[in-house]
Amino acid sequence: MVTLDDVAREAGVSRTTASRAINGKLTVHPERISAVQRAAEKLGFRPNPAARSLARGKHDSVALIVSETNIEGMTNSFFAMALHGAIREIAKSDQQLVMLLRANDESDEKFLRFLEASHVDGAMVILESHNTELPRLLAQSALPVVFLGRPAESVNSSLSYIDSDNVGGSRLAAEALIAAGRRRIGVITGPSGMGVTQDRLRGFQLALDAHGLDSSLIAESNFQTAGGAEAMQSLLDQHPDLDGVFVMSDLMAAGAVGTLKARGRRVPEDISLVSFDDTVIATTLEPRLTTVRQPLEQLGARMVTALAELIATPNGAAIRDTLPTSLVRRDSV
Amino acid sequence: MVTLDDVAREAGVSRTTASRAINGKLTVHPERISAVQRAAEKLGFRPNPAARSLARGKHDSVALIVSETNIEGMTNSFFAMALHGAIREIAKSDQQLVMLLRANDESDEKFLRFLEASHVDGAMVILESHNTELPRLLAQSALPVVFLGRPAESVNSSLSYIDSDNVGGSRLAAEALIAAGRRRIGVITGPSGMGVTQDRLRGFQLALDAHGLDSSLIAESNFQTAGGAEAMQSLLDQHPDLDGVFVMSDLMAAGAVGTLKARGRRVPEDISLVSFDDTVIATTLEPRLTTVRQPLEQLGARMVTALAELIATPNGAAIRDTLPTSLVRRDSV
DNA sequence: TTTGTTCGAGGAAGCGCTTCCTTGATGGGG
DNA sequence: CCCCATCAAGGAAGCGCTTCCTCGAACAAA
Repeated sequence: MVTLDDVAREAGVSRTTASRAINGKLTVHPERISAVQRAAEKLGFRPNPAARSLARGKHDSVALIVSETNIEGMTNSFFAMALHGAIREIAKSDQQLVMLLRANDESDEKFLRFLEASHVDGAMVILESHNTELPRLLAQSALPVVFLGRPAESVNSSLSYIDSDNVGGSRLAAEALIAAGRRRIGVITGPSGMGVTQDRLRGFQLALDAHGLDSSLIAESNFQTAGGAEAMQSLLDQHPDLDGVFVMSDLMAAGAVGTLKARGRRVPEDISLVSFDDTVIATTLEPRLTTVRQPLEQLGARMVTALAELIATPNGAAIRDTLPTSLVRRDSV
Repeated sequence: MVTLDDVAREAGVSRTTASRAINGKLTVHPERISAVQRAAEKLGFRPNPAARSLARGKHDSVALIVSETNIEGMTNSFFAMALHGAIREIAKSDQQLVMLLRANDESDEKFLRFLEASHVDGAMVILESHNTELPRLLAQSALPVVFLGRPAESVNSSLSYIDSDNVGGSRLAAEALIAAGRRRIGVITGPSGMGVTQDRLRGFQLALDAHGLDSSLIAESNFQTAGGAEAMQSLLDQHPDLDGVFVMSDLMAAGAVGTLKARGRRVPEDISLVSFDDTVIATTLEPRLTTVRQPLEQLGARMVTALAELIATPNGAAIRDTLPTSLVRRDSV
């Protein structure tokens, strides 16, 4: 840990001056200011917020108070549900939950510095985007980190993660389709670079292969509604004889159902559909969706306890938990 | 601010012993332990986490890292959207966002103590439940606080809040119904104790009264889907000639539309409907809902800046901002 | 009785930073 | 030419807590 004294020494000034320079006080000679800034930059100095807050009598932190009812109401999103589980679990401990936002346009390195500056004991990461180096960078840092959802890079690194059983869930989905007598079954996936897409595709193919069915009717999409609509179109164009489809998110399923209706294909009479997530959409859509449910709150809670374990045992092994998924049967099969 | 030294003096022991007693170290005589605990209780001692973390070299805080994409995906919930705005705004400052959960079964007093122990400079509050004394208690405390959404108790206290223009939005909704030629217009409300219900009802009645229409066709509900379905039933039972309805949330509208369909009333041919919130439900439902949109992200962001102002000017006036709402026209009118 | 242990308690240092107070240097006015 | 105001910089105290180290007392063993 590099302290203000280190910076002062490096810059050849007193700690007082270094402090002033860093905090932009005006009673410092410009030359010294830049000397201190160079030194700070060179040494990678991050002010210790605890010391600062102790000295200043201020804390630079604001609480966001949330009622439980509030979060419970968000029964619709991956993030919200996991957040609920995590917050509940955190509330049991004497820790604080600090929220950090990684902006879309922020570089991984910059964010990593920001994270280090925030002086937390560990971090939990919920990332949806796959085009980021963050998992790899975090794995290299000394900070205990747990991911929610297996990062694609996890295979040969020592990352810890908590995930739901995407392989098993997709398998259930595919088997439900097969059990309904479907034989030409397609799949609408998320971005192929994401671990979740890979896992769900694997479960799907495992089931189809086991029954000797063609498992190559694949359309890649983006987990969003519009993307689902498009993917459904291309799937239909290429395989007009399609009689079943596994869609990797409710959101995409909403789009897919729209396309199906527009093409005059009835669900589930002409074609069966199973999706993933069990969000509100699954019950408001017509027909109501048969979909795979993830134990999101448990995932969030487990993420917290896993991180606590990681923090408690600095050189312990990585934690990799997979929690079971289940099929919720409704009207789309 | 009461420190460990105060406690030690009160208990008649050294600071060392007081510290040990409070942290449950074993080398302290049981009698002293209880003496210290009594003193701490009596004085209302809360360990300063900054000092503690400085001394211990640990921070007792974990980050929850969230990608922006992630939050953006939650375009469906009041809380999520406001959170997005708040986090973005916080990211611009050098503050940390600490999340605190008020559990449903937790007493207000207990939560307040918890909040004080967390040593933040201020708090933002998003509460959905109305049966709580928290707003009043917070108003009494010295901590700067901003509410998202006007608390019902706000009328004669000095609370600060940021809210969307519920009165104006409801007025827009009612006027859209009237403009569509509807004359027997009912309303499905949230719990009558909530400020948001009161405001929306007022806007609704303002518009109807201005046109000389009966504004007393009211069914109270709970903002949830099932409640909306029930309320729609009782409204229909009491006023069979209903030709328009304003529903105070998309979620309730989903239930109301279900009831309407079950009763053979077509939307919008037989009866027009306008709801509130503009969540995903509004676009996945059939028909797509005409609904009032709130500037949720701006609300969240403004909440952050307002709190910053409050913190900066300790004895300043309360901040009460109302941000404009707008009507999103779709197919249900 | 003397010596060695054990146990409970306190003194004091120190965590990393800010800031009051002091000091030395510089320059302008009388 | 001297004095005083001004400015830049450092010394040192202190924020509130933990914990190492020391010390005295009580007690058991020799």
